[in-house]
Amino acid sequence: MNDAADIRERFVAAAGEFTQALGYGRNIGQIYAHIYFSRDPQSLDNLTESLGISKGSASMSVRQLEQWGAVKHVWIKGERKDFYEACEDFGRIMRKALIDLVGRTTESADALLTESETWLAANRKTGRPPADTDFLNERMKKIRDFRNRAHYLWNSPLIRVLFK
Amino acid sequence: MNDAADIRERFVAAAGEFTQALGYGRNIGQIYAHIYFSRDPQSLDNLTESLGISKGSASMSVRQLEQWGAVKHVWIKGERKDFYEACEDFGRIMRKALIDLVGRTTESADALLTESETWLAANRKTGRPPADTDFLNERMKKIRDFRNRAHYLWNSPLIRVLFK
DNA sequence: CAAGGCGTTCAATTTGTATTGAACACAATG
DNA sequence: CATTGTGTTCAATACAAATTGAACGCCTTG
Repeated sequence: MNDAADIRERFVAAAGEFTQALGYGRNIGQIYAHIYFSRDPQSLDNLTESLGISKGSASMSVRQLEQWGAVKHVWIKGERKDFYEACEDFGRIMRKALIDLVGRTTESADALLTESETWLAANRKTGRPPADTDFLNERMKKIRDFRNRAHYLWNSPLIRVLFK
Repeated sequence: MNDAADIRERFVAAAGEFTQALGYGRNIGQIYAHIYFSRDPQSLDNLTESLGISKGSASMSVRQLEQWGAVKHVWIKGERKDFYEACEDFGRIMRKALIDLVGRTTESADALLTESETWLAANRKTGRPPADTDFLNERMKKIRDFRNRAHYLWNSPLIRVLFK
C-alpha cells in the first residue's frame, strides 16, 4: 500500500470479485467502486478509460446500478455527457440486488408450492389417495413452514431498520 | 398436475433453477430435491438414473450437499452402495451455502478494509496528507459502518432463532 | 489373489453468461 | 442539414464455470 490511488485500485478489484462471486459480472462491482471512490461524478468515458472496459458494457452496467439505486444520474451544466455519482445506501442496494438474484425463482417456486398443495388437498378428498400422499404432504408442509419463516424474516421490522 | 410423480419432478426442476440462479449448478438443487422427495434413502445410481446426470457429477454434488449438512449418509445392512437421505434443516443449510457463496470474498474484503484504514491513519500522522485523504477517510468510514451492521445482523439472535 | 462393484478424481468438453464492438438512433451544434 | 459527440443495442465472441466420462484406487467377495 503506497498511495491513495492504490486503495481505490484495490477496492475496485475487491468489489469486482465480490459481484462476480454473486453471479453478476466483474464490471458491475468495479464500476460501482470506481464511482464510489471518485470525488467528482464520472462519465461513461471515465469508466471505459479507467477500468479498461467497453463502452457497451459500461452503459449496461451503469443502467443496472441505477436500477438498484446504487448510482445516481447528475447533470453538469455545459456538459453533454451523462455523469453519475454513487449512492451510499448499501443496505437498500443489497436488498434490490438480492431480489433480482432470487426474486423470479422464488416467485415461481411459490406458485408451484401452492399449486401442489391444492392438488394434494383435492386428491385427498377423492378417496383414492396414492400411497405417497401422506409423505408428500408432510414434506411440503415443511417447505411451506420454511417459506413462511423466511418471508417473515425478510419483511421483519428489525431487518428493515438494521439493513436499511 | 396429474399425479404425485409430477410434483416431485416439478420440484426437482424448480430447485435446479434456484441453485443455478444462486451460482451453484443445476445438479445440486435437483439432487437435493430428488432425495428430499424420496421416501427411501437414495444411492448414486438412483441419482444418475432418475436425473440423467453423470456419476462424477452426482458424487461431487452429494459431497457438497453433505458439507452443507443438506444430506446425510446412511448405511443399509447388506448393501455396498452409499445411501443418502435429506436433512430438513433448511435454515442451517442456507446459512452454510451463503457463507460459501460470499465467505471468502468478504474475508479478503475485511482484510483490505482494515489494511486501508491503518495505512490512512498512519499517512495522516506523517503531516503530509494527500488532498484526497479526507475524502477517502469518509468513504471508508461508511463502508466500515455497513460492514459492522451487516456483521451484527448476521449474528443477531433473531436471525439465529428464525433462520435456524 | 483375481474379478467385479463402487466412489472418486480430473482433464476434456460443453454449456451458460459476461463482455465486446460495430452499427444505430438521437440530439446538439455550426 | 451535414457533422460531431453522445448513449444504446444486440449479434458475435470470449471467458468462466458446470458437467462429463474414462481412468484410477479401494474394498469386498469368491
